[in-house]
Amino acid sequence: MTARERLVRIGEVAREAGVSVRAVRYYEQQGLLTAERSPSGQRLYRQDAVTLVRFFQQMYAAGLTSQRIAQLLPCWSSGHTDAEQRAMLRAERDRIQAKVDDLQAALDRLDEVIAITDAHP
Amino acid sequence: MTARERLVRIGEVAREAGVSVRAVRYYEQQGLLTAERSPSGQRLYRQDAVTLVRFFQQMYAAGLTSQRIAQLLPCWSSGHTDAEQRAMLRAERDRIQAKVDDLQAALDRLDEVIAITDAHP
DNA sequence: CTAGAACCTGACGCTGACGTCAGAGGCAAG
DNA sequence: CTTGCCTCTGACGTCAGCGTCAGGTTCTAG
Repeated sequence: MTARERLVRIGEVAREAGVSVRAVRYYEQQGLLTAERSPSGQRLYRQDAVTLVRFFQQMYAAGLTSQRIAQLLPCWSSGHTDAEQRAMLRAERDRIQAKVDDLQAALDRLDEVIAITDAHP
Repeated sequence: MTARERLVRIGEVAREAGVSVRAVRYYEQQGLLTAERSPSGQRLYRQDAVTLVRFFQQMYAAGLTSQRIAQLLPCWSSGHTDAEQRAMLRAERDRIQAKVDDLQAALDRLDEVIAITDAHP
């Protein structure tokens, strides 16, 4: 027998995840998120949708595209990967690491300027 | 007497800075870069234009807009700032720092998945 | 002198994650 | 019943840093 989960509507998902309703619909359109439908056609999400949406936001912030996230979602949910997915995971990781280094360099640059300009009032 | 500097054309600036010619023109349009003009109208840059362009790229990579860079350029070149500029500098610094933290979190997340999927062949 | 590379000024196109508007239906409260 | 909020499906708008094409001039090598 299937466990009776509490289903929530799109507004609640959006609010709890801190994104817009439009964004949540967009994730569905990109194949990242699926929802049951009420008889009247309203989307009904399981609780973990909120967690998923937060995860998407984190990946977007890290520079991944919807397509990449969609391709890597199985790794996340099933814990299993093929060679191509492992390669993508590593590529994204390296890209993010490089970006962190770039940002750190820019940060150091700004801190330099801040230090200098703080010394000259 | 003004020192006779070696002036370079836009193609050389772009090549040495690793960006497109279009990008260099764009920077001028955004008020980031100025150039003398040859009698025939070609842009002539001083050597340090290359350094500047690289700096712009670094700031762009850090998420600053053209407008922000333009507003902060005086700080960089003259070493002098007003209160507003100092506030902007700090705001950008904090934003970048936050972004670094976000990226680091995403990185840890991916590394987790990589570790797990490497264990399950 | 001539071919080709490099340069010029517009001006439209692109990308990706949404914002926003229009028009219509759904749902609990008073 | 109706008021008001939530939701639906399209579909066009946005923004920023360029890419790209058109149509023309200019510089440079041979």
